[in-house]
Amino acid sequence: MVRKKIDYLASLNEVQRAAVESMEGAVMVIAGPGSGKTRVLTYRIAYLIENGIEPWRILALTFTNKAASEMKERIEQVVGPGARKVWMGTFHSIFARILRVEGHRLGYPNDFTIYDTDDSKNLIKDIINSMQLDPKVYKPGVVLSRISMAKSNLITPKRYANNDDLMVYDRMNRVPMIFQIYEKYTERCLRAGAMDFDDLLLQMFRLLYQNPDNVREKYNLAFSHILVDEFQDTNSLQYEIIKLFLDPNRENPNICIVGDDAQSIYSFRGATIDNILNFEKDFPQLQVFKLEQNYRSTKHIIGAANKVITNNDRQIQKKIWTEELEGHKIKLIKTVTDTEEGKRIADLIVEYKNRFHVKNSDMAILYRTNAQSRIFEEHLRRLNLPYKIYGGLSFYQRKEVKDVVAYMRLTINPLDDEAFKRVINFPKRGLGGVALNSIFMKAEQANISLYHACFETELSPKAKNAVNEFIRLIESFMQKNQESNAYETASYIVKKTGIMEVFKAENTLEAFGRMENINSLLDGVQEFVENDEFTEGEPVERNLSGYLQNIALLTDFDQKEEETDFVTLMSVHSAKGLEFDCIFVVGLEENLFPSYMSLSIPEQIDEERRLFYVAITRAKRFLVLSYANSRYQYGEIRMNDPSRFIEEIPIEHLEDNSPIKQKLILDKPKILGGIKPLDKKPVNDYSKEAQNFIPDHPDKIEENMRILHLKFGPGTITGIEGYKENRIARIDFDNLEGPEKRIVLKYAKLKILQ
DNA sequence: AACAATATCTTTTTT
DNA sequence: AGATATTGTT
Repeated sequence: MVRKKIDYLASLNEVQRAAVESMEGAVMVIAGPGSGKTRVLTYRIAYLIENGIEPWRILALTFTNKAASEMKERIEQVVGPGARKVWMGTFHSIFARILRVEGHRLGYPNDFTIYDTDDSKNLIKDIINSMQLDPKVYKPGVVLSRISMAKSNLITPKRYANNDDLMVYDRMNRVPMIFQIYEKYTERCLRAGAMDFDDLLLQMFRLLYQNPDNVREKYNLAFSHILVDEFQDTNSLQYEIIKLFLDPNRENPNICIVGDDAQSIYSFRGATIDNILNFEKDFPQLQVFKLEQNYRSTKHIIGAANKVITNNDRQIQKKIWTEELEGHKIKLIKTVTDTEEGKRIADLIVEYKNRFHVKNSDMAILYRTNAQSRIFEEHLRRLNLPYKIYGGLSFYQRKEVKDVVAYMRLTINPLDDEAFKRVINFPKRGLGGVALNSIFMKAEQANISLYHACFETELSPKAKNAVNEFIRLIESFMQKNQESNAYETASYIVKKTGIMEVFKAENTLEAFGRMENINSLLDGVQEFVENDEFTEGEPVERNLSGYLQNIALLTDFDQKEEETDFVTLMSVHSAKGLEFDCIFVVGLEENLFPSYMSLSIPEQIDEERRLFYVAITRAKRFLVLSYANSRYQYGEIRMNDPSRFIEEIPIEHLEDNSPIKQKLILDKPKILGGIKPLDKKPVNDYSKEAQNFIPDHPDKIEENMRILHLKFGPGTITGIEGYKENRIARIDFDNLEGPEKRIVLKYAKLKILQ
């Protein structure tokens, strides 16, 4: 076959090209933001394929589905449909796929369920209750994260109990029974035929490590080239798995990792920078390529980013540079309240649209916590700006969607206790605490699933009836599933459960929305059935089981969009790997960004700084940073200082009228004054100007104005409370120590400067 | 058992 | 503040 040689290699710079062409052996690509990392990765895979490597012998692991599908698409553009046969996907989805085939060797059914975080927490809650422990002491979330930590470090329940450090730690925290909860949790997951997110990694490891039926060899031979994206975000378990995938018979295996230590932002879930550092030791013949030229951002943005990141000690030396223009300086916005921040940003978005013709879709608001999205949402809606929020509650996490999915899960895997609990009494069929408790007890004591316990539990006739009906319902779903595709079964389920009728009866706007969600869930199932795009060469079937497998690891990113030109709102974490013309990084305050959780631990501050680095390097042309003096947190108003990260940006990269810049300039005389006390002016020195001092009308005073006070001198209005004649201004006077003053405007006599 | 009222907790980030 | 969990009432 003669394939036209697409000249993609010519579009690469020297280092990029070298990285692409180094086909064999261990390769590490250190790639700064915007340095064409994805290009290198995709072209490398394309290059491998063009040079005779079978696509299905390439394993490429990414962190998000989005990254995977994007890369697949781009490879396909170069090498054609063969690209679809590359094993490309997230760690979790690829491992889930393999475990569907091999999991039986570890005692899991092929149709195992994937427990999401809610399922896990609910199960833990159950166990805590059944052990008669106080759920206020044993918080499910905390327990889960301990278990997760243990799993990521290959610590089994038994080893947990024998590990002094862990046990002492738990005892000190007054939760000495975690090891036992962990043990029960593991048993219950296995009994339910379920894996949680960590299990997808852990069981994959066990499979390769314990190597039943020499299954490891099968995969060692299958994959000749392995590539890992965002390697800085892998945890040690993921690294161990990667190593087990490598053929031990190869002296210098074909493994290529791509990453940037400066963008490592997932240490909270066990990711460790050590993986990058250890990589050099584990693969002595390693070739290293550093991509340092940035093709994304202007000089001001890169300058700021470079300077900020120097505040972190531990990093691989590199210097990011760009040939782009100087560009616009970074805009810094200071507001008094979080509400005002929302308004200012929304206004700015309109301004950027008008002045610079930036499209909505080229703008993104990035925040530290998802909870911050609401205010921006409100103000964007007020200005009729289309927007889309990523993260937070995803579609598949909504109650009604989870309920329908629970019915599907139970149909596929009746052992799935968490699904059972969700729907046993929804819609209501008159089963309450008493009846359910006896079922739970029975299951516990006979060590069987809840579903099977239904057959063996003594119940009141009324309850028995309801339970039998429920069982018959599920059985009819199983029957239907035998003879129908996923969509037919799903609509059958929705119809027979009568969920829609429940919402219809509610007759509220909210219930209407829920019905809509269930309909779009069904649409999604239908799309899955009709769309075999992803199936080529893959063992994913278009039945209900395949569908569940497909959605278990999906996030909001993977939803289809109808509207195309919308402003993006998301957490900084989810923005990794993306770029926008115009980026707004909001909520830059101490205690928020950096998060208060990280303040006391230097390593975590460094991680917050890397997060900030990621945030600002998303911007191509415009970067806006904002902070508010006060905001609602935990239902009360909190005052926070501006984030330390703002001050780490060299002043020459900030717009001239930036609040920090003004403050620094005005601060100078104060510092000098400290050296030369004589220079200190008496506070009322401004009275000299009294003759030509004409105060402005109080109603004209607004927030952020620079004003002159007859007695106190120049200052900045940091806030206004009250209305009309009762308006009180908070004023930060330049020459006054201590907190800002509150002055009733009616009496104040202020002159607006400029 | 179902619903209403009250108490509690949350907020770091994600597969 | 808002969602969720728990308790109280019918």
